Amino acid sequence: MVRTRVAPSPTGDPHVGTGYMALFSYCYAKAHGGEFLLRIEDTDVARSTQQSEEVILASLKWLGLDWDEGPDIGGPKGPYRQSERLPIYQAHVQQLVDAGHAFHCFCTRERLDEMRKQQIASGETARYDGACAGLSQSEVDANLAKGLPSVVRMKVPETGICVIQDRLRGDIEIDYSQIDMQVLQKADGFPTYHLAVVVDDHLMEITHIIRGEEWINSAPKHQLLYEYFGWSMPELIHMPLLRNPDKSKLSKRKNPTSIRYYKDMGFMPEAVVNYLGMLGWSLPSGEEKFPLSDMVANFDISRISMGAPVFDVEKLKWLNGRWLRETLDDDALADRLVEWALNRDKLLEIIPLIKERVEVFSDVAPLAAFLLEGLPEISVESFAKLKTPPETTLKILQFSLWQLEQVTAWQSSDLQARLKHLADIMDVKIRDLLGPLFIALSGRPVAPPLFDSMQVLGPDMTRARIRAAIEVLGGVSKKQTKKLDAEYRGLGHKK
RNA sequence: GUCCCCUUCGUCUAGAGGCCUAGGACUCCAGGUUUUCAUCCUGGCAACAGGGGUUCGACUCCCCUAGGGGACGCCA
Repeated sequence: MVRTRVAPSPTGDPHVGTGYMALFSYCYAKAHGGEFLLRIEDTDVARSTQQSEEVILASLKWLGLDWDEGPDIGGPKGPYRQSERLPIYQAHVQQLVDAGHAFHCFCTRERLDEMRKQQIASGETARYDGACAGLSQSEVDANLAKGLPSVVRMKVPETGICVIQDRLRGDIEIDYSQIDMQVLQKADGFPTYHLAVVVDDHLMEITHIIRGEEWINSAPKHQLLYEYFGWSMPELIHMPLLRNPDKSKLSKRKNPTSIRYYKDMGFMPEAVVNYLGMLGWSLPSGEEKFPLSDMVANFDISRISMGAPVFDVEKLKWLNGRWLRETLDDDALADRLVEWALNRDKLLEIIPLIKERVEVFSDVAPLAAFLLEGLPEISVESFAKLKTPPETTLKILQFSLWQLEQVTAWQSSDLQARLKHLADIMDVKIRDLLGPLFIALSGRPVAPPLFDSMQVLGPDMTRARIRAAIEVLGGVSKKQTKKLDAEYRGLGHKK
């Protein structure tokens, strides 16, 4: 029985890259009559949120990638949320320590930072130097008794070559000297990804791991753990990474990466999933428009091309246009539009914002238009009337964006508090701070109250519009970003 | 810096040694249909990174170089 999984970390927006890996995992399983499961990798306590998990699940469902087992529906191999499996990991870590495959490490972060700096400076691969690997049992016991904070690291052979087999790339050889003595259990008792993924994939009987190319370098660690435990290794399939138009790894700075953004923009899920399938894979017939069911029916892993594809929104738009025109009759399109935004619930969100400004019904459309738009058409001139000088305008937009990226609840009142705080620490009037945002978000000189509008627009659309505005104003270079970032951090400390 | 992966039009891709005068799609340009726009139709621009091999024959196989990307966290 083929079993695949997608294992997102609930630490942010539902990323299209997650959808991409989920799609290929789904297709592989279904094409072999197997099962596809969803596991939540929330071992990073500080960054994982319930909110994020919910949005990720909803987004994958929106794409039509249904799982057979998962945290929401359960299954025979649960729980499917790693934070609920702690005793399992701790027992396995103990097993490795007892067998001498892992050891306690008491090194401080300062020492580790210093060590890595020196290694990189002298041209070596940065990795743990093994200081604590040689500690005697009595020393370890003494340290533990004293309550010194510690982690558990895996042992790695000092010499030799590790060969990992990738279904798409064949054998990949990595020298053991390149592999770090990875931390398996953090000081807080939680496992790291590397330990949890191996234990869970085995216990959940995953047969094929489909994941991004970024994981190739840590595959030897995983393979080693499988060997230590005496388990057989699932087949590895490393997919190419999605990229920005400038060829770097797809990132929200340069491209909308949240699945929710595409939903809010009014893309059809069929088109989005079709487009993801078209990146790196093709139907033998060459037909570019295909439903998920056709992809499953024709799925052949050897048809995956390994060059990392650029995520091209233009082509996605074209594809969506085809889906809309060719598969929706007028009746179905009407249903879709209602489902998307033209519904009573949405109207009830919008009406409070515009009611006082409306005299006749026909005033509604122009007033509310910006709440249903994609990216408003703005130019440098749009910002010309502001009191703030251009440089400050740009700074306000960038700082606001950073501030808004921290917001998880996305309520009007929270947004207001955030931006008020920003205005305070920047020492500018709130109305001057809001000016640039007003234009970025509405594209108009007048519009309903900003915070309420932001709430209606939602986090993805709000951030996308601010990013677009920053681009319109010439963008922020890497160098500028660094400078602004320093200034931004400085602000926080003054107050 | 060290290691790993990748490399066909600007972009997504077809191509499993002769079928390649390298095909399709997006974008762009030109023309047609359309009261406008869009759709639709027709046509056009545009690529095998470079150099060595192997072979009767390389886009396809091997090596080197270059370029791009990724990894090097008590993040995943």
